[in-house]
Amino acid sequence: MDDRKLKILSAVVDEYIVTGEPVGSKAIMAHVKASSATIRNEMAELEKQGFLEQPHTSAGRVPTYKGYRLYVDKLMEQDPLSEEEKKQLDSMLPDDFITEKDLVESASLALADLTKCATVVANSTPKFSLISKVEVIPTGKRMYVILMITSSGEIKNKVCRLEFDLTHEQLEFFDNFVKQNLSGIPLSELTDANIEKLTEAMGTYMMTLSPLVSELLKMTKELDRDVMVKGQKNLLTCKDFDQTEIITFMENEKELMDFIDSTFSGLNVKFSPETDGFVIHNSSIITAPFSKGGKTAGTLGLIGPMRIDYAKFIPYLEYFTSRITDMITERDETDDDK
Amino acid sequence: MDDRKLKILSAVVDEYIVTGEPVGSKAIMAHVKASSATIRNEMAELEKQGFLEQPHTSAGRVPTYKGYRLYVDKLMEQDPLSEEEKKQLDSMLPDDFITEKDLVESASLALADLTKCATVVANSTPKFSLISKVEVIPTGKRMYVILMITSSGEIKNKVCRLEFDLTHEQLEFFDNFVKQNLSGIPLSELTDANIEKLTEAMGTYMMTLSPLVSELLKMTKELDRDVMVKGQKNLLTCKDFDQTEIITFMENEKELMDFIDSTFSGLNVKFSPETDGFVIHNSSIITAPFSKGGKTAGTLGLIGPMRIDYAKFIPYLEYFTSRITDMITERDETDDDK
DNA sequence: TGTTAGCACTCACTCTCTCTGAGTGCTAAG
DNA sequence: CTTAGCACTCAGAGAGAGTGAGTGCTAACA
Repeated sequence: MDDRKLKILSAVVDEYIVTGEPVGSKAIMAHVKASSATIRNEMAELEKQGFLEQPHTSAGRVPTYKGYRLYVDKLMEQDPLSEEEKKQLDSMLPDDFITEKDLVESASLALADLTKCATVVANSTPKFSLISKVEVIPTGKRMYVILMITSSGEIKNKVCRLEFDLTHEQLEFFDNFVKQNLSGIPLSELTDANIEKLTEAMGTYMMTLSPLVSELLKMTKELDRDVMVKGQKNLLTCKDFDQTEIITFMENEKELMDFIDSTFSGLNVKFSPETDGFVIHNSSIITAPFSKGGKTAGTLGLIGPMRIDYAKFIPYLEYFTSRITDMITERDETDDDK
Repeated sequence: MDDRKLKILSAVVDEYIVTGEPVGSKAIMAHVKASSATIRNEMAELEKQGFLEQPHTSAGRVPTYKGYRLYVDKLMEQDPLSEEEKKQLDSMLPDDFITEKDLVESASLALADLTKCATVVANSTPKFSLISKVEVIPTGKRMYVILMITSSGEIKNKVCRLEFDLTHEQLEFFDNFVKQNLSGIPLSELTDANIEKLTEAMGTYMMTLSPLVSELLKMTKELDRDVMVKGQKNLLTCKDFDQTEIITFMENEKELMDFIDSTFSGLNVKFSPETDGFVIHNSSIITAPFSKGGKTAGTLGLIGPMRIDYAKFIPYLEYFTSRITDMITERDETDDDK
């Protein structure tokens, strides 16, 4: 694969990203020192090798996903962020944040806004988060709110309705029960089987209190994954996509979640033909993880057309994930200090 | 306004609702016993009076919003629900529900599904709901969760971060303070001014505890209104609408909320030219309130094209609101019994 | 006087055809 | 190996003709 060919491929991608129109040999002349005829010959070979394609015989060339693959992996030069850009990105994140979710949501929104793409943010499977607190608060006749807080700072409440009112004593028992058996337990251990054992251990209280435990189990399941897609509307106005595909895409977050689970731990760029076909045709999805105290805490992703400004947007994405990582880790440490 | 004219208008609307194409005089002959020429004459007059219009000279007629208005107010005969239909609708609502929001959300989803329109559901301004419980739960270094429950059953939690850790005594003071000064208070009384007075009354505790109170104030403000739109995707596939309008519509819930506030207490049908122009062109919005113990508790609405099957969908909407009313009122009573 | 049949007219839509130009591949000369 | 030149291709825009669903108007009819 000779050097000029790579340059030409790179130029085709760069040009196509900007114009969205098939790129002809003349347009390439601005990038590569050679005549249009030479470039045409090279492009014909690139096409044979599967990196380019022609929508029709008398049109210019468009990169195939294989072409993008090569471009992203080997050819592209990322635009390093200038100080002003960094400042701008920083200004889009909150100075202070309360829950990690808030921070990550702001980043997701900011990224969607900057790139005019959809963004996705997902927490890692909270296998490692622990239950740090469970409270049961009576709120009315036979109505109770269960509040669960995890070590990763997530809070979940659920209203539940029991068959009987609980006595003060029963509540206190449950409180102790939670403290002894659930606090500090990883969510992953709250399986149906384990829960059954636990309820059995409640002895005479089992009858009345087991509904609370099973609600708690439900809550941990709901907490299991959290995927949030922002800026879908940006996709709708993107002419590279088929409207109906976007709609079906928006409807199933499940597949998206599975996809995110399949990404590696670092920066990841996938094009729609490389996925199991769930994503929108002609789309690409870029993901990068953020972490907390050295452990992966979640993934931030960008979903847009294949024709996307990788050189610019990948640094944006990575800057955001690194800022998130810093901010949550930093806060964690100052908390531990005091 | 003679009887035959009304019949013709009605036929035009009925036909247009089904076909979506401008309706010609021949098509009307199936509904009204008269020759096409006669019908043409009548339609020409209806056009003069502003009930019909022609997209272009050689096309059939389309109802204007004035035509729809007359149709909906005077001409339309609602299709009464059959027992099977009622059963079908019932099956789309949960048998049992935990929060009112869950119930209302199911109804909203079901209605969106049935009508292939968007639906909206909003609670009434919770001026009358009272604070029934406030709990402050420590969750980590300087981190507290405030949990607020209102008389209407809404639960809200908020994480807040203080400058100092609170002592047990401070927490207890706050607990008592809430019980004495806030429990049973209507949310509407939690104004900035009142809050200031209250914090002053805390005396020496003011410094440390006032952040909690101000967070609480924020929470009540956030709780203020709750609007939920479902089935937006149905609008996107509706060819009567302009895509970009739908997107801007989806982006501002605020205007929708204001609109809902302006509806009367009963069934309400509005066409886009009759609103302040916020809604999508060619759309209509139908709202009906549901209540709890005799008081309006919220509004369920249907947003779709003006060309919508009013005769069928209005009964659906009203059936749902009446079921919601029954279900929440019923549960309220059984709660009070025990 | 209201209704209807008949007729000329209108005009969005569709289809076909042509024209244009950006792009190609190939060939032959440098 | 590179390049200039040339013939060729084909999507897309635009013009023109044909079609048909619809109209308004007029004159005859009950």
